[in-house]
Amino acid sequence: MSQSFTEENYLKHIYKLSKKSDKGVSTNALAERLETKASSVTDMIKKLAAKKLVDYKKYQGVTLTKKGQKIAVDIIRKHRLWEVFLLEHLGFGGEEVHDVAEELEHINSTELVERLDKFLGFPKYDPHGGPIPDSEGIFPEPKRVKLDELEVGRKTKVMGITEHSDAFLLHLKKLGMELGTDFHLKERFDFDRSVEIELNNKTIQLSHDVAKNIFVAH
Amino acid sequence: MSQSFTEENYLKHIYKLSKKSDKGVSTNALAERLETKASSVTDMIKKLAAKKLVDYKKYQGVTLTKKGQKIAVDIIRKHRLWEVFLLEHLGFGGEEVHDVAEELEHINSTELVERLDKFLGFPKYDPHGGPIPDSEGIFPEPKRVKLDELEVGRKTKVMGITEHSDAFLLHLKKLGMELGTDFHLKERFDFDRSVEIELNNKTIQLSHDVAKNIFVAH
DNA sequence: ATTTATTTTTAGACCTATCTAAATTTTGAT
DNA sequence: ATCAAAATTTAGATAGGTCTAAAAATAAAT
Repeated sequence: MSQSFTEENYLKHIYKLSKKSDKGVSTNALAERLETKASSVTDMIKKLAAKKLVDYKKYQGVTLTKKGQKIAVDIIRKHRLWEVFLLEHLGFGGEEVHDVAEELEHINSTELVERLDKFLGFPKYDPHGGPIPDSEGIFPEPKRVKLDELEVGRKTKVMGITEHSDAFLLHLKKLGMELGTDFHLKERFDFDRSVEIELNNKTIQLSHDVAKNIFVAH
Repeated sequence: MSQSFTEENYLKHIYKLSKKSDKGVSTNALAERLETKASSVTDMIKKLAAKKLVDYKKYQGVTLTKKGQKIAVDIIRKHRLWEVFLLEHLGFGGEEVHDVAEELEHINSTELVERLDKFLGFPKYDPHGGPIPDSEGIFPEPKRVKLDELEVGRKTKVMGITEHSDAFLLHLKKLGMELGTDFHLKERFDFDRSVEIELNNKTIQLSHDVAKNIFVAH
């Protein structure tokens, strides 16, 4: 089955928005992203649901199915590969690139993408640091960032620590933040740079002293 | 004003078909080329006429306006530049290229096209020998071919001769085939390789001895 | 020159993606 | 627990591009 340009755009943006939160993506959020009306979004979501590309229950928001996710990731792959090409080979400057890549990402030819990937030397990250998934949809090992630098709203994962004292390790264990634990950065408070995160459905606060010693996936 | 993918395709094929003959392009010919139905073609032609991209009188076929021609030529430019890229840089083989270039040619970004052109070294011909117009829509000096090798059906022009005897020059003058004369290769007869051409609304025959001594635009 | 065949156009219908306006459900506040 | 506000969905309409079937015009054949 083949998708239209429009359907692909919906899938891509559902994917990106779903990274920002645990719940399904809301109709309004999607409408804003796509610069369209909520009613149009509802219509399209029903079509995507009929094609088994998203799961959808009325008033509950959407999430991607495996199939939908594969398509979304593939578009991100294409987008980022083209960005590498535009910036590194055609000499485009930072901003101008996005709109063009936005069009190129919808060209459908696996042959083209594989050859482009090879031509570019199988890059793992685009020039903005975004990871480029391979043709199977597998992302490269993510870049690591300290938790006190991560953007608010990201879903992430504990990748490592820079402080190895028993006290710190014990503290993390108590919080349930083992290596590999998934969580969600909800908020950062400017006055003391402490952060609020959600893991295992619990909301907890971490001081800056803790946050700055934790590596997370970017 | 901006054109849809579909409109651009119509313009491109009208342009190509109009090279083959002097008359306007027929509805049926266009329908066959575009793999659609004659009724659809009529509908679309009306829309293009309303946008002043084609001239159209019922039952008389279409021709491009200046505006329509510019768009068509621009698409051909993009198509051929992408073909150079695909064949020379991505290592595509002859046939596979066409469908992909067919999609890429509709990406609209003058910035992209100009940068691609530069990246490729401002090629004048694509790998199949097709001339690549510049950003103004001007084609390079065409490659020259002997008239006895030109494909039947082409509109062309006298570019030069390889025989300079008085007798030959006089003969050409009598036929009205001065340097620069436009004409149309209607047919080639296999048994003696003579050709039939049309110039100034007259149909005339040329022997192979004459045809093989005339250079024409390819 | 009249009839037949071919080409082209019209009329009416359909599908996709969108919109506005109205109805419904959920959320939040008191 | 109730009511107002916000979010979401439905219903009905529109525009682009296509189709089939039927009508009209042109071209070909006798």
